Amino acid sequence: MNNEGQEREVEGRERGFRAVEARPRNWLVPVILLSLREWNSYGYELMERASAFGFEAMNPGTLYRTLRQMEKEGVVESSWETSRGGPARRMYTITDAGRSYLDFWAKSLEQYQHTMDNFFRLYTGRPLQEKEDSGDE
Amino acid sequence: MNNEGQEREVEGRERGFRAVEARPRNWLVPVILLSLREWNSYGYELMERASAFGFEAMNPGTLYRTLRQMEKEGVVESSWETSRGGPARRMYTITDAGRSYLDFWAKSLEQYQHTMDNFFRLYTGRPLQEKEDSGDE
DNA sequence: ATACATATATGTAAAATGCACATAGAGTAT
DNA sequence: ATACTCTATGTGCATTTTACATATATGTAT
Repeated sequence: MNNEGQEREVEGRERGFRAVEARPRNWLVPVILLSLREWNSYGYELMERASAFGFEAMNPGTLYRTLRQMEKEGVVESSWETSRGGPARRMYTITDAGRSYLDFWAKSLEQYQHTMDNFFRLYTGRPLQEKEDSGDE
Repeated sequence: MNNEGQEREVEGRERGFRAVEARPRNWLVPVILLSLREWNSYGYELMERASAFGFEAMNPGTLYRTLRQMEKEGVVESSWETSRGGPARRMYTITDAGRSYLDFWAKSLEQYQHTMDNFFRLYTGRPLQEKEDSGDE
């Protein structure tokens, strides 16, 4: 039944390693902004869309709190939608500042992708190819 | 002297946005493990190598604390090196568990890269290509 | 009434991280 | 000698982020 000594699994979880969160902090922010750039939406719906971006068991609290924070920062705006049956929805719209912020995020993520490429190049045994990096901002 | 109205910069920083950290939490861990897989090293030296991986102004405290934590978790081992002049160095070696953990990290990062690819596909206007997943919406 | 799905929100604790500061050996200049 | 600097390792504290549990309210079905 149990294959003793057969701990061939390199999975890590089985070895008592801490779980790894390979997403950046506030990853939810660009995901929400991208969603809202496509069409206006509200928390409950955005939760489902976020699942497609690596938030498997999305916690409602985290999402709603993030949305309110984003509104404080002026990257989204909201208004209550009560015109239909059921509990009211807080409908969110992306602002111009939000679009800029999304662009800003995209640039950072792109740069991080290059860094990860370097990581994998070393990891798989190929040498690092440090570009001349003229774009020093 | 000051070009009024000329705020063409879409950089974000200038608009009062919060800075974006596009790296995952504990990103330092796989970076250290990868470095140690190449050759044994110590904190002060690892600090310089980490700079190449997006830790511009590496904080010593963060690095040393991370190293001690990693030793507690058994992914690295250390011993004092006092055979030379200057202050003693704590030399670090990667363990077998450390190699496994690095592999584990690599898998997670690879998966996150796919997620980011999806993000950029949407961001640049091309459709999402979800594996086979009959999208319910 | 009770249960359930929808919808939004807060309280608290843990974890990660930046920043400031502390300690100490060794070499060099005065 | 002692002062200064570079190397080298660490701790304390505050802030931010996040997970988890819990609270509230509306409408529909039974």
